[in-house]
Amino acid sequence: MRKRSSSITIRDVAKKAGVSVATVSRYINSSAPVSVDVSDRLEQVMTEMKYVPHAAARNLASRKTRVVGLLSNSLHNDFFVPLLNGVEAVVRKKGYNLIVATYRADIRNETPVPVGPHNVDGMLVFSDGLTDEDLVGLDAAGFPMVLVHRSSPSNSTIPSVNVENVHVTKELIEHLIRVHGRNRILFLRGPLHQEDSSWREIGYKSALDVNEIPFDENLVINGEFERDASYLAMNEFLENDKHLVFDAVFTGDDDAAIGVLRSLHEHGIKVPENVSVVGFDDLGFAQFLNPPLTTVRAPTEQVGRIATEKLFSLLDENSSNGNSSNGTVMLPTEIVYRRSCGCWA
Amino acid sequence: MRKRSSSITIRDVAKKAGVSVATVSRYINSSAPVSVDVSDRLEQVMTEMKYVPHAAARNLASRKTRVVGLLSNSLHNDFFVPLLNGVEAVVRKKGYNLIVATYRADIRNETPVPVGPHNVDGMLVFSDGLTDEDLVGLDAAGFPMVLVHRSSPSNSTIPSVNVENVHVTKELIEHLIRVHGRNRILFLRGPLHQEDSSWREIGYKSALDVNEIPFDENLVINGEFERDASYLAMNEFLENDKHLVFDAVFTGDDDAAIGVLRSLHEHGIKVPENVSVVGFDDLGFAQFLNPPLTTVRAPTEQVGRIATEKLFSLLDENSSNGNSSNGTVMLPTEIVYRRSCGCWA
DNA sequence: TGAAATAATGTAACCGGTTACAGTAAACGG
DNA sequence: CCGTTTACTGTAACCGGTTACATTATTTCA
Repeated sequence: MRKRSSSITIRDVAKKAGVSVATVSRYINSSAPVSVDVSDRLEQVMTEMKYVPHAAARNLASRKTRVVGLLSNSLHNDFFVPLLNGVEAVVRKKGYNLIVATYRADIRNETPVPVGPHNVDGMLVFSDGLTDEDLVGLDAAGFPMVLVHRSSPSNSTIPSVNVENVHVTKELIEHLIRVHGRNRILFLRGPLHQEDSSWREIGYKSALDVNEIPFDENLVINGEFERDASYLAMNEFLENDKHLVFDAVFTGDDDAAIGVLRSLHEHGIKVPENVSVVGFDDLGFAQFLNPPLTTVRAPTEQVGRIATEKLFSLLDENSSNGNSSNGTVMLPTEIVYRRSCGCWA
Repeated sequence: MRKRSSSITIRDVAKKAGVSVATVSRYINSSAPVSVDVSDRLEQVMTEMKYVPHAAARNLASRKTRVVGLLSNSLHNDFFVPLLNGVEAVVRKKGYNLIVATYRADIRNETPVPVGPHNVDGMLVFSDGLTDEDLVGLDAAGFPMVLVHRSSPSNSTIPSVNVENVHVTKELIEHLIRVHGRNRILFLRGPLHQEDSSWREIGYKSALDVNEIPFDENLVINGEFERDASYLAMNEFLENDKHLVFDAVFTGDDDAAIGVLRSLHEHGIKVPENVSVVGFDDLGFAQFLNPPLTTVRAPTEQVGRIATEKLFSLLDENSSNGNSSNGTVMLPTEIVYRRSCGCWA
């Protein structure tokens, strides 16, 4: 009992309206003028028959999918909500659809990349969702992409949208050092190839350096920018490295801060009395954590919006001719001082 | 300078491997046996030519998109992260793609529903992303759907996955009443047609009723299950309705709780000393809010997973024959007592 | 050993749109 | 008034896969 809904096609509409399929197509896409009476008739017939063009057929013929992809290595971070919102808003406004997919470039498994030229008209690549090699290949093939929180491989010039990490992190760490007298500052780095994490590490080291605090490799652990991983990492550190004194934690991002705060709390360590804790992103909940989290405000939704607009301008270029809109955008960030670092204590 | 990447087609592969296109197709889909030597040859040729089947062509011919949709009225809630994760994990495992789209059924604008039979093989409809009428129509047309946090319209039997709202809310409110002696409990309801909100309101009223506390319409305001909206609503309440005493707030969900806590804080109202605050969902940050939030633990990621699995079993049914997997799933919830209600004070 | 089943492959007709090309009629320009 | 645009429309060849049907070679089995 096959449920072939035997959907109505453009030819059905054409027949019923007494015109050719070409005319119907032209009317739908307003790709050429159609006389008013025919337009009216088509309008009526189409609603009457509840005609909806078949996307696949359209895609095949027009070589466009009207879909863009968002490829990320993970979706486990509240960070993703504002980003997704920024992206989705623009995509919707353009009448496109959005495919959200995950792919871990580091685990080069046998599974193919879920989104690409065969699938979407262009895509946003978040962080290390794809290897440099893949990126260069796709770019060379003329596939429109915009990188988010990641910069272009050196051998190509894929546009990207990032936030400022280094200076602000340096400033943040220096705040801990100079204002709160901290000098044993734990750093939870993010995923291995995550660029933000690298930049933040550079800012961290730079701050230590300027203040003549020796860098201690033992004070760097892996938090993965994740709540749970950070919780575990922090626990492990507290239990296995009891001899290592520390007086502050830069959690890498706000999501990780939650895990850190929890671990510290469970070990009876007071924040900020015993140790200062600072994060990054200023997610919505940051100001209501216990204690309110000192962090860096990053315009994440804006990042999503701008990146997506950039992608669409690439798509437009492709179909017309101009070639602007290249290059990198780096959005400013700023520190938000709250109680967790020791301020307002 | 058109950049026609003139991708290689199945015929190119067939020619190079010295077989027919049908054989190539059969090999790709393993839809029919292919001799080992041909298989090997194809394998080699395909990687050599970097052949990737064109999705649209495939979709058109096979009448399958290998894509499922997730339709929601909004993505502005941290609640969305675990849900999306649950959904995405299953979708990826199945080798499908996921289109995430928003659509507000209440604003029946001229824009068509972004996902549907023309687009995807099936979809998850979250909350009030679609009107009953639309749902019934699509269901009647045999389009596979699973509802999430919403129950089926009475005149059809679309499977759905929900969480238990009524009893747990009643229990939560009774806790405020009996344990903490609260009896003027503010309720922030969610979006107008949001079903969770309705159920929670029923639970709320039921608790009042059992404890012989008169229901006061003035103590119900609109929080929209959103951080910002709740913040504003709470502010407005505090400023315009000064004469209305209250000693507790049920914020509707955790995201709204953030806004409420902020507003109360800014007005110098102490939680839980002056008023108790309780939420719903137990999002990751809930236990680290200030104060830690008493809330209801809802298995949101599991909801996403189960709903998606249900959807796939519908898809499987459609192509084969069996018809099971109908009906509603209601997942259990439980209260997590923390400080914001007054416990552990 | 001959008939029937099975394995492996090829040919070509779809799937449902878009669009190049061609044609007709009306409007325009000098 | 006639050549040239302009407005509108139709025919049919694609787009790149899938698959029904046909064909041949090889087993299987009575």
